[in-house]
Amino acid sequence: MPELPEVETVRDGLQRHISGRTFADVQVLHPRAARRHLAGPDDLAATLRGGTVGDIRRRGKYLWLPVNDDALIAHLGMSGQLVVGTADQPLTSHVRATFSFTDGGPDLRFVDQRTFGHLAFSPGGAELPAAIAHIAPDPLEPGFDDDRFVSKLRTRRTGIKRAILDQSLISGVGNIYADEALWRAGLHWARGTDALRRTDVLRLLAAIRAVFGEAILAGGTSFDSLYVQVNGQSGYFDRSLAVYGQEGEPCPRCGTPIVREKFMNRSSFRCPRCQPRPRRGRW
DNA sequence: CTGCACCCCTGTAGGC
DNA sequence: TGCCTACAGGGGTGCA
Repeated sequence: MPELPEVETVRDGLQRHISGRTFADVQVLHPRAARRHLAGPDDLAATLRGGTVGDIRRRGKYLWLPVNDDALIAHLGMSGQLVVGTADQPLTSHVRATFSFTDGGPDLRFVDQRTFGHLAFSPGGAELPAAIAHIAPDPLEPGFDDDRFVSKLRTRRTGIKRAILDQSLISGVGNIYADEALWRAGLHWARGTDALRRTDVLRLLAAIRAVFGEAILAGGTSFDSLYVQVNGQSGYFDRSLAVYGQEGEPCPRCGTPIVREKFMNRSSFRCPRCQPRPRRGRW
């Protein structure tokens, strides 16, 4: 999925295409899409009909559409898309929910091949849905407190990559941007959080923000058709990836071939020279 | 608190 | 051409 830059790209698209409009018909076509809405898919659809969408919000990888004082939460999981379509465009094979609007304009479709994404309704959740209260602020939010992050991080006894993937500590970072930010900061993924210096953590935070910012400008990273913007277009940040997916390619900084390693049951990429293995790491 | 195994799914790539 | 495995950008839960 979609990590923060991709979700932000979708948020921006929804803001331009959906905000201010009123739901007419809502259809939840696949029950898994509403599995976190305990009252069920039909209740979710019925609750949304007639609601007017406010300014689209995001925290980390979660999106929400304020609907009056309430909110429609959307998480894209690994393969979710929110795309705008017109009535003459046939539904593709993995459409899980459709939304039409009272103005008769373009509709909204929730598409999700692997069904790890979900939709849910959060009563009173317009400002911050209760269902995502456990998600920490993301580093692009004004409310993100750098000092608080540094101190929380250093009380952990784990490796730095594991820590930045923990959405309750800092949100929005997934496997791709974790690797890119660690490379920019020159940190190995196993560096122990309790042994990191404050300057290391601040350098990493700056790297996360920089890579997020560049990726947002590029419209996100798309390896394939699974991730697209609301208009169906792909982002092009994949061309700027320094290490992720670059096994055997030269490090853009020193030329050393990038290595791929198994970590947390997935792949990690790093430069063995810029990001040397620590003597006493944690993983 | 932390790690870890496992679950939810589908599709694709690569080896045989 | 199959068949099989590994793997893919997430996150929640339950257990040790």
